[in-house]
Amino acid sequence: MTDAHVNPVNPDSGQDDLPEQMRVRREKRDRLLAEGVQPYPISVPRTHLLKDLRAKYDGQELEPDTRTGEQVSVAGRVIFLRNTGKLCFVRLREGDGTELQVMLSVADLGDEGLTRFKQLVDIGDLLSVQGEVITSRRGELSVQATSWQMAAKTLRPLPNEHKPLNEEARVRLRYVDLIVRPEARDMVRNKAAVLKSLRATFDAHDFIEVETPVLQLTNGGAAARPFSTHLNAFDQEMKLRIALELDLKRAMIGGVDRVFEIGRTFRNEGLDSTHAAEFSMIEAYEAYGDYDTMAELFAELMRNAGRAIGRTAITARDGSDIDLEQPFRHATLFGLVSEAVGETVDVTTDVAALTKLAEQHDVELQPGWNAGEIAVELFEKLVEHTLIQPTFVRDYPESARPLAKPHRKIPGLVEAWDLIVNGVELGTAYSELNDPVIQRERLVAQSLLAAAGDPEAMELDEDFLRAMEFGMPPAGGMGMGLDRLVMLFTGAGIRETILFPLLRPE
RNA sequence: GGGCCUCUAGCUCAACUGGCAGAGCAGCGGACUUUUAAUCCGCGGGUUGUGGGUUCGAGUCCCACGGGGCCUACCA
Repeated sequence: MTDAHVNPVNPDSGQDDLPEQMRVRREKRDRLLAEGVQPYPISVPRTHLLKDLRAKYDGQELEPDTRTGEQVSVAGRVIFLRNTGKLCFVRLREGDGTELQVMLSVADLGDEGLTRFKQLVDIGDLLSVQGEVITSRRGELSVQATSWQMAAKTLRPLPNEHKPLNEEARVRLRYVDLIVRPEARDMVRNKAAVLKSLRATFDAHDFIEVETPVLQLTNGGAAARPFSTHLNAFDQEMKLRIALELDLKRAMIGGVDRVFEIGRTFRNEGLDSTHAAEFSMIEAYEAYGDYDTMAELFAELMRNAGRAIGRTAITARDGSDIDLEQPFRHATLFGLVSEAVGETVDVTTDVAALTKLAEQHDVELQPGWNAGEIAVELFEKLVEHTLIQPTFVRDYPESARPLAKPHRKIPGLVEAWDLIVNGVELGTAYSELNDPVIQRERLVAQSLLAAAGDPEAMELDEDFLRAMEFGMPPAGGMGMGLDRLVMLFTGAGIRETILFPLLRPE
């Protein structure tokens, strides 16, 4: 092992081909090793977060040139360097964006020490610095360094701090985006705060969080194209789940009366600014609840999440204000469609009349649609985008929502709502169908579609039907897209709300 | 699926009807003990997404392919 092992100081890594800036940084790494100094030490001194020092001193409004006498060790990424002759300035940044200045003087480090710092440290390096907390002559809170260590040498140059990365680079190099762009850092932390708030709200109402399988034998709970995979142990074709619904209902049948899951679902479909291949879905089921209790819960989940990140007042895409603290509007699907077309439409309006209205309003229909499907299409094309303020759109025709329960008063309708905010569907809920005989009829119909080649149709899940036959309590159920909720709060596109969205290989 | 735009130095962008591929930041060398995208002097850095074609000559024009974006269509 003595002759053959690679010399760590000068490994043959094809350095001649590297861009100059990467070659230079590798050489600095090599020089540290040659000095017997670890460029990637196991640990470095760190007594305070930058945030700790800012919290302690920012409020004190120290005079310029103050010496606090406090000795600290701090660490962070070098995001700014000013190497003057005898006094160097460095700005360190830690993960949440907190920054603190470090000053390195020839008076403390000596000529050689300061020269060595200038020769070895680049923008982007992770650095540990020891020294006294002071303020500079300009009054800026700083650490006056007496010593420093490389915490981790960075081999690639950081992008220009003052020009935003182009959109593709932001997504492909998200880690760099997080270093240089405050909005990217905030998005990660806001999304986490929203998740924490959602869980707290569920918890406050005694909902129990469960985890259910991502790998499924059958495709159910929604109409969407699944991803397929293979389980070697059983030599079994498997699907990635497209919804959480069926397993959560199984849990409720077993007595997990208030149950929710926040989890990834996968849809093998088109990708655009509002659709991702994998996305986080939130579903909740409440035994002995219905679509009205779900509406209350949903509004509370949103309001609390908005409060958690200080975004209960949102500027809508049309410039108007959305105030989540106000009560959400409830309206019926047919009422809204009637308003839009200027004449009364209800569940008894026949296909001919609806088709005529569609023609009058330039809404294209597909042949064979029934009255319910046409009414929903009229709603989606004429009304949905106009609903800026949060609106529960209630009471769908039965054919449009086959897994919801018949309306308690109006024949032909089912108890289901979609919540529309800022012209976009944010979530949906039902009074859940729990008659196993009707459930079987509906699922058999779906499975016949699947057998006939409809790639989005659900397959027959015999285990689910068996579970239903053991009796599912009357229940309300809801679903919400986490990413769309975060998009609403932040105004960002789906690519910004997902930390590492799927991209084509480079 | 249809249409439009885009790809040039590590990053962000220039380069007229085809005529020596440039700037700012970053980097390297030098000056500077209070900078805040410092300033000053000097220097290096390019397979212009890939492949073909037209031309005396292509970053620029044409064709194909690839990446990205926007609009549109479709989508529980």
